[in-house]
Amino acid sequence: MDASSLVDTSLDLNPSSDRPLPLDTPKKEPSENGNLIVFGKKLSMKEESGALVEELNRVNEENKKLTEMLAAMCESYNALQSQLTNLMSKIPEKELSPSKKRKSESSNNNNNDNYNFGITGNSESSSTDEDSCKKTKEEIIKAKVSRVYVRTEASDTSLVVKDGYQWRKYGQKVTRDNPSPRAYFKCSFAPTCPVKKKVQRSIDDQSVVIATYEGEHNHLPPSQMEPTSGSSRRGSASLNPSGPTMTLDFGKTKPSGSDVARICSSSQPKMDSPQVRQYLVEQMATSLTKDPKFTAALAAAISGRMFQQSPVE
DNA sequence: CGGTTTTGACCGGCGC
DNA sequence: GCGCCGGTCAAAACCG
Repeated sequence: MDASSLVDTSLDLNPSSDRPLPLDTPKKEPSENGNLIVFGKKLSMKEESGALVEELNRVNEENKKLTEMLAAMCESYNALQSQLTNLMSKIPEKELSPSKKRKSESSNNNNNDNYNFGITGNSESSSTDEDSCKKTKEEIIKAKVSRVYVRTEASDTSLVVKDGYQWRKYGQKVTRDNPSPRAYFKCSFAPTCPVKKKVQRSIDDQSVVIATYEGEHNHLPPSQMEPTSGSSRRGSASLNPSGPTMTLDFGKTKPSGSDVARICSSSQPKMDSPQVRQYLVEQMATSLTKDPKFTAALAAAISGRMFQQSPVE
């Protein structure tokens, strides 16, 4: 609920705290640094190549572990997804009537502590079955709503939430309950794609953008984040295998002081508390993800992996 | 020149 | 019925 969720949801790269993570081997770090430093000095070729081989082995090992992690992630993702579809099929389509627009919206943001990643899908199911029978079922199914909170630069006035899909803006409105304008987007990747998206700044935190997705894409994602040019706009990136969008927020490289305060004050202000450690890891991860080369390589690795492992189904 | 964004007009639902 | 409000349309402007 607190710092841990902030870290977990923002990026899966970091070693999660509850699993004994093979990757987390701090003892090896000094030796690595040592290698690098020694590397600068004059060394005999033998020593140098030995160090390199050792390094290579270590990296290989790490790679293997990362692969395992990824496999585990994929597995749990698949499990989760099947669970979700299971659940969805169980619930008769009385999820939420599309015409229930007035009120709600921003009034019940239920002050999430971490804005990084909040999906509020298929909110309350309150209407009676008779009501839902009136409406055409397809319409109701179409109205799958998921809400995504994305942190962006406060100065960034463009309501652009990069989620891998291609959107065409078709309108903008200033709504009553929020002075910042709301932008309306349609998925323009496929002409028949019914998905729409509304994007609006949060009323109580201008650095947070709320993106509301309606419907499901009836096409595949454009591509797995092509590695060309590394010019994916800063702000956010996402993995979107299918279905409702997940948005990861890499936007803030340096968490504002309040973030640190939140983390530190959550329970133990000690320097080596797990929260701080996680925070550090997060920082490292975010700085890594800032590097376009790294993200491109990671994307390539992940997509390759996913295609390798996908035959489950 | 084709696709996207902007922006005022328009439409339909809802409350009074 | 009327006015308010959110959502959408579409013409013009903009951009690569």
